[in-house]
Amino acid sequence: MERGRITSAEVAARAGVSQSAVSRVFTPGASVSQKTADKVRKAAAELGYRPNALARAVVSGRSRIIGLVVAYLDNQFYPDVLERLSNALQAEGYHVLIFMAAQTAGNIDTVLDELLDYQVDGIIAASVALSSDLSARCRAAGVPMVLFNRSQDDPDMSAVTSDNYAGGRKVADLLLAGGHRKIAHIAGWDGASTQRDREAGFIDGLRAAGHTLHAREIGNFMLDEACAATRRMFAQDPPDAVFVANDHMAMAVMDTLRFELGLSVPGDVSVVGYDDVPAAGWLAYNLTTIRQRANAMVAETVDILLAQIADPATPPRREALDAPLILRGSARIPEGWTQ
Amino acid sequence: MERGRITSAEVAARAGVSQSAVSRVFTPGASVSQKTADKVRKAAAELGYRPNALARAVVSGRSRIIGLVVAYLDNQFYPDVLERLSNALQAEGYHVLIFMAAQTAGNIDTVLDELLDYQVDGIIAASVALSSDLSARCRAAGVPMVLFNRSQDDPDMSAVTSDNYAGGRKVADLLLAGGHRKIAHIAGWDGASTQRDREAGFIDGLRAAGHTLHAREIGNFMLDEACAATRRMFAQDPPDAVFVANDHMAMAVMDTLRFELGLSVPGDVSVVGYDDVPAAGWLAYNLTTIRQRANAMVAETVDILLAQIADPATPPRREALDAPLILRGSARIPEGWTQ
DNA sequence: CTGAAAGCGCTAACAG
DNA sequence: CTGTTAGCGCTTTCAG
Repeated sequence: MERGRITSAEVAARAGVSQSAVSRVFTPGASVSQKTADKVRKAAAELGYRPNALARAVVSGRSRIIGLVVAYLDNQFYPDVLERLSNALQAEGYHVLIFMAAQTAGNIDTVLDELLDYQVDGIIAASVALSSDLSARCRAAGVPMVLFNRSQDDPDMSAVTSDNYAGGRKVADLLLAGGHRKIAHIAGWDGASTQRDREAGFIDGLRAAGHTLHAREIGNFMLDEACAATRRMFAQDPPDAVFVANDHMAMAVMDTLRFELGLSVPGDVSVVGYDDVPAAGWLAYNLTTIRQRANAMVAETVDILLAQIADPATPPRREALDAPLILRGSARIPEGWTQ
Repeated sequence: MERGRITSAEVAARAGVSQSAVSRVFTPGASVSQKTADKVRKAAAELGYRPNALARAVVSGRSRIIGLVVAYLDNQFYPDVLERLSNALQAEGYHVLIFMAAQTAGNIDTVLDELLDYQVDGIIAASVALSSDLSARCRAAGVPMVLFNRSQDDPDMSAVTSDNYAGGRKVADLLLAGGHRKIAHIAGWDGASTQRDREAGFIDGLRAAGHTLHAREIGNFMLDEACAATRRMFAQDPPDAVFVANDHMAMAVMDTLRFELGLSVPGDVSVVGYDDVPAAGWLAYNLTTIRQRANAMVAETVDILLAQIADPATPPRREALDAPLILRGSARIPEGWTQ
């Protein structure tokens, strides 16, 4: 039927109005008479016209594209977030241009350039560490950015996380109350703020009760490294409880404990994770964990970003959302605890 | 330092050449003298210039954006695919604009419109059913599209799947060889071509050996429905083996069987899935399954799409990639089987 | 409210 | 190879 693409000029011709009238009809806050609008909409519908988003972006300076940078998608927390983020942004008329950035430093530089090439209206960096140089570039380019699930010392950078410190502390309290005395930690990547904060809260919680960490190994948020860390940790003087820095690794740790080392969870050892990814609730794991409220975090992120897009003068915000303890079956439950 | 955005004209001025010379330097196959190129690159570097991808897209007609439509991200197969797809496309200089399209029919219409608004160079529809009307619209708009993990009768539509029929048949062969005689199926969504093909191969495999399906329930590819289906199925005359239409549901089925119904897998009942998602290999499930070779499927998809972008006359292709059986521990292994 | 006109930043003929 | 000249499709003053 119709060829490739209809332009606003063609619609204007058919409707018997000027091209700019057509533009106005499709521009949210413009003033057009009802009569003109009707004529234009009719012609547009007949022709199958839709405004060209790219041309509009070039001239208006706003693309309604949000760049999302994410490192990995194998940790279920991120697909979950991506889905919610994309939905929330779609609802606001924005769309998500996705960039995978492996942890390797050089790459993220490239990625940022490409993002800026597309004139994105804003950037969400999920769980990637940005050099302060990069954030400066974004600021210079006038593109607002918010860090998701990672924060930075730079007070000019907006960031949304859960209250990782408090979360870590809750885990310590639970384990201590459960009577554990050989409490260990399998860390993620030490470069991540989430790791540092969770661990700091955890250690402080132990210390407040006069205890110290029984053992510590690094899993780098990777499955195979978490398994290896578990083996090393249990080779001698095994702990009776372990706080794993995220659920993703915690599930691998449980598998190693149960099927390789022949230990019972929580009989021989309690395991606690962090995130509350969907799989944490699956009965095979039934993992006790700290919930990062993905929905709330996403809502907050979108809120900050859109506010900053609407008014670049909006001050940056750093939010650390409350993170509840989710009691399940992978850690001994202290007497009398209901929550 | 520099203000918002540098234009090619500013670079041209500083380099002492014409604006089009600058454009040519940044256009892959254009002819410029080494000398001009050097001057331009130098000026560009000093100014921090980068071509505006959107303006380029408007005038050249190619955005280097690929639209990806995906329904859900909670089935681990899709994040995995998305990550690989995004990486493969990035390597070719394309970027992915993502659209979540809940199964609801009306929505996908909107999504397609918005996709087209952004002048995407191509569309990948992962596991979403398109009405033939929609595919016609894409064709009319001259935007190539390939279906991922779903196929359609329309022979003009490119599609990449695994060989679902053969895969289903392999499952039947395995179960039969394992001595099972009460073999059941938990289906996904009957509207999905993958479901129909897998089940057809499975049923034909049973029939070829003179057997029939012991029971059938529908799980619609959703976790809670799969659990409910399992309960119904095992309420009376329970099967001794069940082929679940994908791994995502299969894991929920195993949990229900083991922790709710108190059955042993594979002692009391064998379970086989489809996809070989990462979690299928986790020891808690150790799920026997049919592997969809995500990497190969992605490579094929990208290949088809780019060929069609490069030359719109390229005929559509429909590929059903070989899908190997992955023997693990959730199904009884017949005597003497190595693969 | 509406049309005419001037761009947005860039690519693509076109002569030279 | 290079500069000049047209646009791409659209938004946005600017008169009226």
